[in-house]
Amino acid sequence: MPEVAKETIPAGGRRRRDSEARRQRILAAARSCFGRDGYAKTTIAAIAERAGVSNGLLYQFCESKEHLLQVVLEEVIRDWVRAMVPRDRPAGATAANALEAMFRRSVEFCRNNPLLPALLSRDQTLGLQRVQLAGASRVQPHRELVASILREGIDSGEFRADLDVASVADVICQLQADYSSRAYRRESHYPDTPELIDAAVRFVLDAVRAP
Amino acid sequence: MPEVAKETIPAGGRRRRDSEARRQRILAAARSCFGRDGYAKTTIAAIAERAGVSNGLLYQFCESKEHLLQVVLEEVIRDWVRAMVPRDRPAGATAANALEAMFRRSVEFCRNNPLLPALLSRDQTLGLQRVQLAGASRVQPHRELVASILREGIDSGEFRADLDVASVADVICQLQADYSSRAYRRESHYPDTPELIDAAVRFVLDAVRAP
Amino acid sequence: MPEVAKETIPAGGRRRRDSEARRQRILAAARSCFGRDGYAKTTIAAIAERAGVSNGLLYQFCESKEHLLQVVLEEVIRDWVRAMVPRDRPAGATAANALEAMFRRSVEFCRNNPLLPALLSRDQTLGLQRVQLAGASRVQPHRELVASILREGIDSGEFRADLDVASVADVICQLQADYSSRAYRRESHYPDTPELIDAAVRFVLDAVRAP
Amino acid sequence: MPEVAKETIPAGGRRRRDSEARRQRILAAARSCFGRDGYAKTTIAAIAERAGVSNGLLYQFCESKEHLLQVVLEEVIRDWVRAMVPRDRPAGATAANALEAMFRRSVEFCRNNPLLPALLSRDQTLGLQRVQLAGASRVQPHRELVASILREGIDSGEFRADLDVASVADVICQLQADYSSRAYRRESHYPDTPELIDAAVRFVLDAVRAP
DNA sequence: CATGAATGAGGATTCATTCAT
DNA sequence: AATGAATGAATCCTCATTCAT
Repeated sequence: MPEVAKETIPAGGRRRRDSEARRQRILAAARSCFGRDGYAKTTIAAIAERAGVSNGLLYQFCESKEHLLQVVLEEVIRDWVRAMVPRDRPAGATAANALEAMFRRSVEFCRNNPLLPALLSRDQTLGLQRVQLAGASRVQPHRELVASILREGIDSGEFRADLDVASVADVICQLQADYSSRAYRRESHYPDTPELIDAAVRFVLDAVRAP
Repeated sequence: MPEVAKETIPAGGRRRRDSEARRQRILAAARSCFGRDGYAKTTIAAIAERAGVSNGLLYQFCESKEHLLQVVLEEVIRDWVRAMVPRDRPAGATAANALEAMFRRSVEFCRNNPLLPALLSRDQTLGLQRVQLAGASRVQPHRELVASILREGIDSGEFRADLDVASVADVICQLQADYSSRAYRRESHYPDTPELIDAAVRFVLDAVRAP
Repeated sequence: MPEVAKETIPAGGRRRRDSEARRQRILAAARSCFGRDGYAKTTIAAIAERAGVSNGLLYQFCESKEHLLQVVLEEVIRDWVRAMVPRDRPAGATAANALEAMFRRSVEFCRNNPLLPALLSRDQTLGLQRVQLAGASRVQPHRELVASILREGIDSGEFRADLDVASVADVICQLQADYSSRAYRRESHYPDTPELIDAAVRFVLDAVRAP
Repeated sequence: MPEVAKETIPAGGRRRRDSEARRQRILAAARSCFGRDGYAKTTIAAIAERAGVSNGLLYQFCESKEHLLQVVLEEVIRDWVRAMVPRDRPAGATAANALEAMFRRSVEFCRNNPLLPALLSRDQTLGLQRVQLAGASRVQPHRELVASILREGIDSGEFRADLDVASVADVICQLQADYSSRAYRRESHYPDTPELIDAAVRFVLDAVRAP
């Protein structure tokens, strides 16, 4: 009884739930606005309106507009890395399969998370110190994910034995980020076609495949 | 009296020269400021001061801050593409040599032209329509430069015959842009070491080399 | 169960005690914050935090921030006037002794009650109507205290017979307030040295002493 | 001819005049608003409107609201000290006459310069560091003015020989400031009547006169 | 009574752009 | 052509106050 009571009436249970929901709405609104309009052109008021809350409430979750971006970015990056992790590695999958799958998952994720590309290209114009730190902690895990697949492929003889694993992982991560970004940018001279993604994947595999 | 004469007699010749010199100083100042501080944090006043002219004069050469960025970017991109063109192709150079030389020249150029990386990553946060157009016209030439080298290598048997030239050129251009950008960004988790540049070059060559 | 009992049975006795204690904590916190940071720079939240209660609770005791200041000031002034009253007038004390003792007690009180000086100087910048009223009721008693000592001195022949008692009391009260305030302000050009206090006391006595 | 020309047409002569006039209007508006409403309740917009200029223009003359107050205060204090200086000391005037004249001039000045009282009482609530510095440099001159009159009176035998000149000057300056302030404050319990001013003057003279 | 999340009306400050000189 | 003073819209952030729980 006390348990049920606790969950229904008591001590701000409803309030806290509302509060958390609002927080999520704010973060989602920020994610959406920053992603669509960029940092500079996004106003606090726009985020608040989209979230259906008052301007002031944003400052309950972050101490400044810049800090809000940081919070949102950390969330996005966390999701991105999660999305790339192979949850259901098929039995007979090769290292090449794994690499390709990861590449495609990343592209897919960015297609739905416009904000990430801005981070991936570490926009000079942001000039936000805090943001760079936000990304730092997640880039390395991504690289290590790739590196482990590379080592696996080298061990199995699939990939060239003379690969400088660390450096090659860096190159591959970079390309993943690049083509993942394109999914969002809609620019004619940086196209995002299935063919191009296929070509990039093939390029990577050609580069690492044992001769 | 001689002062007055100087201003009255030379009938525009001197004035025009002054004017052009000022224009150059303005563009150089803008390039420097945008490159150092990013678009949003650069003020018209800062550019004017660095150029040693008044605020108002900037509007003689461009109709807005955004337009000024566009002008500057076009200039930078033009210089960049020029810098990559092999002016003195050695006699016995292979296509691989040409590809590598171009890659390294690009990196070198960006090391001295901070503004370009911001463009290469086509900063989402800029959100400036005109800027994207500015880049468009130059990215293609770059890609074609790479494509022609690829074709050359395919013809000579150096590179794999089954390359999708257009797509592969795209991938290579992208990597060039990436590692060129790093030369400017000074972030620990996106390092810019000679080893990494070497690895990227090798990666590219491995991917295109005929088996 | 005892917990519940405590809250249910004592029929308000406990609750009232708690309530009064909280009220005191709030007033003390307000006194401290207003005194330290001034009215404008003190936030309701700061007072609430210092008092260990919620923001909203402050509005149980006052209808606005301004009103809270008023309440606090009335308290301080009441304490001040009390502090100046000669509780234990020594037997053979002269009127001059009484005047001096009062002056020094006032200085001493202000040394420990930072808020009062702000009121004494009736801060223009406060511009709070209600606050001025708060002071009014207490300034007069102070003046009458001084006036009664003056009359006593005149009667005993200690002080000049031609004193305009009301006006002179005003001057003396003013000086008391001034030098009392200095005890709190720590500004080099309005020093608060024992010598200066002594000089002020002597000045007053010289002015009123019968020739 | 060139002189006349310079003053009529050339090189921003008109502009500079306009500019200076505006600056004066801004300072006057600030003086008036700060004096009437206090620092906290005065808005930049109110000052700008009263001066008949745009908000932004205020920032051409000062870097912040606080700085504007500082500028204004320095001006007021300078004027105040000037106003107290006996410009036309009559031939047969005694030191007592000089002291009284100064006292009355100060009161008169403050009657027309509402801002000064706020400074004289060094409002705690302002909490503006810069402002205190502004006052410091002027208080001392005031005190020395009084001190020199005291010395003169002592030398001539008008004033008591045992005066601690520095301390007594401090007390007198304080009283001058007090009653000068009242001229502006319109509070019933701190009245500003001619009788009170007279009484204060008499009080001071009684305190310093040789027995 | 008590809470503290939510509100929203300001207010200071910035800066691209204009225009009289 | 050149100046730079002036503009004023736009934006971030604060905080007294309210009210559902």
